[in-house]
Amino acid sequence: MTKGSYKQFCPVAMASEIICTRWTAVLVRELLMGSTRFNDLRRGVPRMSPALLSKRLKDLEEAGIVYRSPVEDEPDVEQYILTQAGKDLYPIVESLGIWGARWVETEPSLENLDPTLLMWDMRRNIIPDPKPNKRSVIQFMYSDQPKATKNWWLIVDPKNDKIDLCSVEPGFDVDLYVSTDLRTMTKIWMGFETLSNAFAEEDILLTGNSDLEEKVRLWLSPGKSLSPFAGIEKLVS
Amino acid sequence: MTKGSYKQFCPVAMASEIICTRWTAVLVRELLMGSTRFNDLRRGVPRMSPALLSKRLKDLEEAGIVYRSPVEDEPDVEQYILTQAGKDLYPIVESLGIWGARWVETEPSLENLDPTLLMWDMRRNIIPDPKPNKRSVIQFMYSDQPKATKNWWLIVDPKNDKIDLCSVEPGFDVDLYVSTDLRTMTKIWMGFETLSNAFAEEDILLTGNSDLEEKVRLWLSPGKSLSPFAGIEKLVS
DNA sequence: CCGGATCCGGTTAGATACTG
DNA sequence: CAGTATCTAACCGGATCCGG
Repeated sequence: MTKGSYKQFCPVAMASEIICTRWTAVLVRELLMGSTRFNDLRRGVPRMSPALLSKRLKDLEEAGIVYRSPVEDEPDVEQYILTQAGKDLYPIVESLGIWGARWVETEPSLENLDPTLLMWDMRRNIIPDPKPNKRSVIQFMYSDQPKATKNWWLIVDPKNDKIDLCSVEPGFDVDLYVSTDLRTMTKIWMGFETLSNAFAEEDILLTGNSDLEEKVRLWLSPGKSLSPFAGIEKLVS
Repeated sequence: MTKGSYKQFCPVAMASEIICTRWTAVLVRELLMGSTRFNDLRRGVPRMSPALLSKRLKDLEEAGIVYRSPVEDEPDVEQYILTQAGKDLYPIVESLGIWGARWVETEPSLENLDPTLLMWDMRRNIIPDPKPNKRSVIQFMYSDQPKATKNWWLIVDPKNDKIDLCSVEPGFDVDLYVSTDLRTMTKIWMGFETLSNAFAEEDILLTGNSDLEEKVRLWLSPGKSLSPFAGIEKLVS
């Protein structure tokens, strides 16, 4: 552990040695967001190699940030659960996110969009309030994406707080279709553009049940259930 | 910039790409603490190679976190000044420090003490309140250190807010001598031990002007001007 | 002294493939 | 599903050197 260390007796240095290694902060973000299993985490950090993910999880375990726990009913499968020390990393990840939202130029980064990351982020963070009056299926169609990642289905059940996400047809009738491109949807989700504005510019189209449409427009309006980092004032271009 | 990037459109990932590289957070800490010149920064991160320091400063400049500015009266010497984006990194460094103080085991790290870092941290953070009634010199003597780093002098002037630090005899009479070892002084400074307790255990000895001694004991008492991270409750051994 | 640049060897990370 | 294995490229630490 002393190997490669900063050898500084300072709390900032001690924390940095653990958190400020490549990919670690982003991995901790995934854990804080609720992912627990290896392949769930892998989906959240798709450009991280499984070998490095495995190593980082071991490092985090050694640092007392996660522990392994067997999954019920599934032998040979383990989960990575945050300890209290791990949960206490929240302010670090939060302040990183606030600073990034405020000070990093977004244009270059808008080249690196990923429909999977976007949809999972939406699944985790959308609060369907007002609730639909019945279980509803919303299909997202990204006109600029290849077939494999073009279509996504969110299933919102008023009896269930959790939203479900499918990347293949769920088999239920679709109540609302959202047609747009990935860039537009990402910008709406990040709060760079309002849904109303994108709608007015015809960058997004909603068709289907008009009662549900009205509710979805409310869910995705500023100050409601957009990305946790939407609404932070940008101070660079 | 896209090279080696996480390629994730997420504020946490965007900030991590800049901040969470080796040494960067610790370097930013130094800048936030007020160091501006290359060799001042080098002193604050003594184990960082000058080549890497130079590279990191360039990276920070490119990221809009610092800018270079010529030093008045000293041609060919430049300073690194934090921009507003750089000053806004404070919450990140602060949350790293709080987490580190709370969750990183200190025992292994107490092997990596450094009198230079300690004295400069004290110089920057001690608030001499109550003030001495005249310019006073306090000599620290670390019994366990080699000659080169055994003796340090703090010069406190009631007419001047800034404390001066010397590693060679300043030429003025010494008003107060502090005899201890580096580990004891570090623990007091970090809030792991109180000065009173160390005094009772005879791990530290103060000799000289008793009025000044009384004031110094107040400066170094919990809740006063110890390290910014003193007073955070440890939740691991 | 100040502010780096250069070279070299060791470590780390990415790409890809593979396995129980 | 949950990781290893392997190979290569990039990065980092340490020492040395250089121009003002």
